[in-house]
Amino acid sequence: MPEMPEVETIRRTLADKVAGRKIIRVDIGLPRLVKWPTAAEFQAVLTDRTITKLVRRGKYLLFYLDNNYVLIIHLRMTGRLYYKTPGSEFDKFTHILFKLDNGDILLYADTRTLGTLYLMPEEELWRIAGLASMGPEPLSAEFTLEYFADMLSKRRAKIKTVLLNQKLIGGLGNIYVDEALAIACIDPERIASSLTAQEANYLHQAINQVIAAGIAHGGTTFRDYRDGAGQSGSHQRYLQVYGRTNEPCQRCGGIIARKEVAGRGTHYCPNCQK
DNA sequence: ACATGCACCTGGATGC
DNA sequence: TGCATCCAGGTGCATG
Repeated sequence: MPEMPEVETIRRTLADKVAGRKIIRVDIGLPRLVKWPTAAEFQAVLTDRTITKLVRRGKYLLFYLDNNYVLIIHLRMTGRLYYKTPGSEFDKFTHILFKLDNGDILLYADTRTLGTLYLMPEEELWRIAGLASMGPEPLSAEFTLEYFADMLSKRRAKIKTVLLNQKLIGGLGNIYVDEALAIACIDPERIASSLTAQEANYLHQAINQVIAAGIAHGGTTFRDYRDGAGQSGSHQRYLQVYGRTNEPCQRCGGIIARKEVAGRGTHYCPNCQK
């Protein structure tokens, strides 16, 4: 479900509410969501811990605790985190409750139950391979044009596959990859190393542009995604190609097409994207 | 080392 | 209404 702009929006809507709050009780309805350690240990170590800060890395959320432990959550496709006051209605797919010392609740809900939760000391975060090996994020100081162009020149996979690889760039997902390729007018099936310097430059700018816009609009809501307060995002109104199959391209008036690339539904304008 | 395909899950939309 | 099929903001693992 959520890509970097959605996870960042969730972080922003939760950070001030959970920082400084003590977790007084953890209820786990679906233990298999807890990947490390056991659900019982997870519950025991978290109880009576205070959240000091909430950090995002790629699509991961990291809740730092006052005992040097970190609660790590990856929402995968349909995970949701909500801050709830007592008496408000709970999500039908709620699986884990974190009860806080002010009576409020941080709630984890997940329709497809593919999300993952971990708890470990900060110095053991390397155990989470996807987190430890993540590449630079769009909009970060490390995501330079030099890094991007050099990395592309070494890859013989399709450009879409490369952009989705979290080891190479952290935080992009299916929506923002399709959008960035549309803005840069690049065919998603182009071999990464075949991009010219100018195309790499356009694409680098397009990636930063769509991610910044996604964050500014509070994320993209197609079905499941909501922020920490339960609100939908609005970036779906600004999409050029994603979810617009058979609609006219805003650039050329041609028809937006859909096909499978890198095992994912891919939306593009066959006329504009070469 | 690197690329691809499938498994992991459930539910909503669509078509017959 | 019922049933089958397809599709879904992601990633990890087996395989070649």
